Amino acid sequence: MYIQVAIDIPLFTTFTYAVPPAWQAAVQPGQLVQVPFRNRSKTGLVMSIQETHDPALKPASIKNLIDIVDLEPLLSTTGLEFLNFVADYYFAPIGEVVRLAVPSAVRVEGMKHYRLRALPEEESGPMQELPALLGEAVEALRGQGQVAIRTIKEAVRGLTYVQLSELETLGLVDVFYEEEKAKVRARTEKYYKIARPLAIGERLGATQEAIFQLLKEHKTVTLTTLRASMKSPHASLRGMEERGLITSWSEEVYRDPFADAPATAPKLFEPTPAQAQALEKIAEARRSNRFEGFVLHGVTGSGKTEVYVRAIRETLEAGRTALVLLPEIALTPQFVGVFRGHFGERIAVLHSGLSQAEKFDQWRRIKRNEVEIVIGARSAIFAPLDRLGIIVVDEEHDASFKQEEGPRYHARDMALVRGNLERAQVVLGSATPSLESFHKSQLPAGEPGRLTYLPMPDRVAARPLPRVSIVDMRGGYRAPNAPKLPPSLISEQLTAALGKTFERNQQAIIFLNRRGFSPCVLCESCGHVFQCPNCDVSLTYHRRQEALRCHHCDYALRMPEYCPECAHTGLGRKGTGTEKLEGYLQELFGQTRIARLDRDTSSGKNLQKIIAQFREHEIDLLVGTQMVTKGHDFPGVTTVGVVGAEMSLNFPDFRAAERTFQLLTQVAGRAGRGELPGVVFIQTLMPDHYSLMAAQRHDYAMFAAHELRMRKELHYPPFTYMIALKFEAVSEGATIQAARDYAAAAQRQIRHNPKFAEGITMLGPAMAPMARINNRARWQLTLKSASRPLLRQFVRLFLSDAGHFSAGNSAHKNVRIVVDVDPLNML
DNA sequence: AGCACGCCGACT
DNA sequence: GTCGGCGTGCTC
Repeated sequence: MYIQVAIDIPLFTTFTYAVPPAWQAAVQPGQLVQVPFRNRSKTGLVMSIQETHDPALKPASIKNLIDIVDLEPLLSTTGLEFLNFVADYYFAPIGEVVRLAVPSAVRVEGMKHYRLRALPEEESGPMQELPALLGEAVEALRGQGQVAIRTIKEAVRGLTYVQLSELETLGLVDVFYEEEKAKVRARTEKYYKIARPLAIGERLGATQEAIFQLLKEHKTVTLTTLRASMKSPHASLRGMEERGLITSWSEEVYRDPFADAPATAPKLFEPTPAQAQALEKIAEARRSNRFEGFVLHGVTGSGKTEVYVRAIRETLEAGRTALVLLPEIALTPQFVGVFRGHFGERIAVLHSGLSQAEKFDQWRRIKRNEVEIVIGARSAIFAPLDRLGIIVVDEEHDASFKQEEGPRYHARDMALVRGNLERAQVVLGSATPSLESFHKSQLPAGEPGRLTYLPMPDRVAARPLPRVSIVDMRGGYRAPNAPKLPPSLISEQLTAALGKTFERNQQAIIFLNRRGFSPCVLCESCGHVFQCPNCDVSLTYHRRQEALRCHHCDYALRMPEYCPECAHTGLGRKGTGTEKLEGYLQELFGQTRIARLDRDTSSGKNLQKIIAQFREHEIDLLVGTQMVTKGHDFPGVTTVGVVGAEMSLNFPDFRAAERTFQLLTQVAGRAGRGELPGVVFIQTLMPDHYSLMAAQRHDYAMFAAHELRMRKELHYPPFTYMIALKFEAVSEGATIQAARDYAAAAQRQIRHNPKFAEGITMLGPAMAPMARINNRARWQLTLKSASRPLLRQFVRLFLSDAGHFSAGNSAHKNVRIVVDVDPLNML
């Protein structure tokens, strides 16, 4: 019996292992197993079981399975099918995909050890005939216990591992794999309880008295609690335990990642007609136990969360589980708090903010079926939930669902795949659906890939959408009383509106999608621009740090006093970032409590702190980047300002208009969510752009129609499918050479096959818009087709043809090649 | 990836 | 003569 095992190395193949008879009854697909690999053991996932092995494989090279890590399979057949699909779809090594599904803390590795076997006298014969070096190795083992083979090799100079393995073949040694200490362990907690009542006249010390009272009150108390409520309870506890008055035991406890996500009292409203209709459509699919994908298109404040909660409740009542995916940034305690309020403790959360240990615990709770709902970011799509009945992807348009390293999967797209495999309902929710999802929701009934469109065009409680004004900044504006400050930061209209807002003791948000003080510093004498030495961008001046920083790598420089080119001391700081804007607004509104929210101010727990303060109205005005636009519900906000709304339009990316529209709609949606109506000012140098005008009118349909028409004309997604090949190397020459060679190979293949000539378009090779990041030159080759199967067939053929493509290494040395299926970030 | 092995130059 | 640079190839 043989098993195919996926191992955490960047190779596209699985590895074959023999199953010793003792394991044959127990081994199952989906189990985590320990297998020998080179001179160590590794944890792998059993992908399949066969009676025979690939005849191309030499029987002697097949090793035995060492151990089954957990008899309970981690994944069902469906789960394995899902991983295989992801690996295949994204041209990713199966081991790398498996890694996404198995937290590192669960994987154990160990180095190989030998111990000399005790041999009867008469069998010591072969030892005499050993090659000299092996003889030395045996001598090194004599009289020892287990010895790491590395130690033996170090002791016997010139001996190779391959020679050393001869000892195994000869049966002279026993083999062990010393398990390395797991980095993360389950935490146990000591519990105490009363074993017998106090005997008459039995005396207790002071501390003992306190302990006894606590135990009486709470029945069981943990050591941690006791330690927190008194100085050193140890001696007292031991004394009481020895007298048989109390007993203790240890239990595994989970580290609590919910400390800052208190449950909020559940509020369930009567569903609006639109909500009820959406829920009914979802319920229909659930009742007939079939997969269906939905686009829940609800304007900001239309009560999408309400729909999620109700749909999930109905799913749980039907005995199935739920998965909720959120953009990383939106994993705020509030959202989790709402769910805790509704569903209690049977929730697990998974996101990058958790410590390794917390992640490990959450994962184990899921695997042990102790939770019914998993809330998480992108990678939670791989959560080992059984009986999955519904997947919710909130803010489905958000780019953070796409992983930009390793297997470049899109969690929203894979949610549809997993939902399909599990016969689950998949709800993609957004106020601004991605054009891909929207397009799928408008396909004719019966078309493959069609999603069901669930519109919710109105805010709950008949709250109006905010009134949005576009402010043309092209003439330049100067705010009243703005001392020695550049013009055109905040318009008169917005200044006036903010003034009124603060007078009425209401709150405001100003959004500027650029952090730091000024994005560009240049010499006013010779024009020298300070650039990052590693990346193709200018350095941003950060005033508080008095430094120039690169926003792509970690490069930072103390703010220079003079120009390195001409020694002139006049260095100009051009442009405006949130840091400068914050200062400007503080001068404008002296009494106002202003906070800034961007990557510079939100490290650690600060993000949650600032958000909490703003919610509690300890802050009047929040200035920030994209972070302020995401999902937060601030009922006190009535005014929202956008500064530089055209900035994101200037990106050389066909999705620039879509991103801008989404961003503006999201940020505008922060206004007027409470009882008071909201107003929004969009300041821009491009007031006539359709994405701004559509955002102003809250007119998604107009934007989508316009944008889809353009995408169709220009043959862009969602009307075509794209796969990008990205080339990266320190040397620009090597990068170009690799890109050209691959392009030539692709071109040959296109010419060779009329089917490809007909259906495949190649763009490039071209220098990436950001030509250098982290001191690596970047070129790319984009392949396009209206047929996804044809495109995939082409790329598969071409990659095997181009040869030597193994996980990130192109045929060109030192040039990294990345295959990006459905690329989101074209920069 | 991670590591062994091998083929080259520069040194105690 | 050996040490060690990295270029190449393999891992069940």
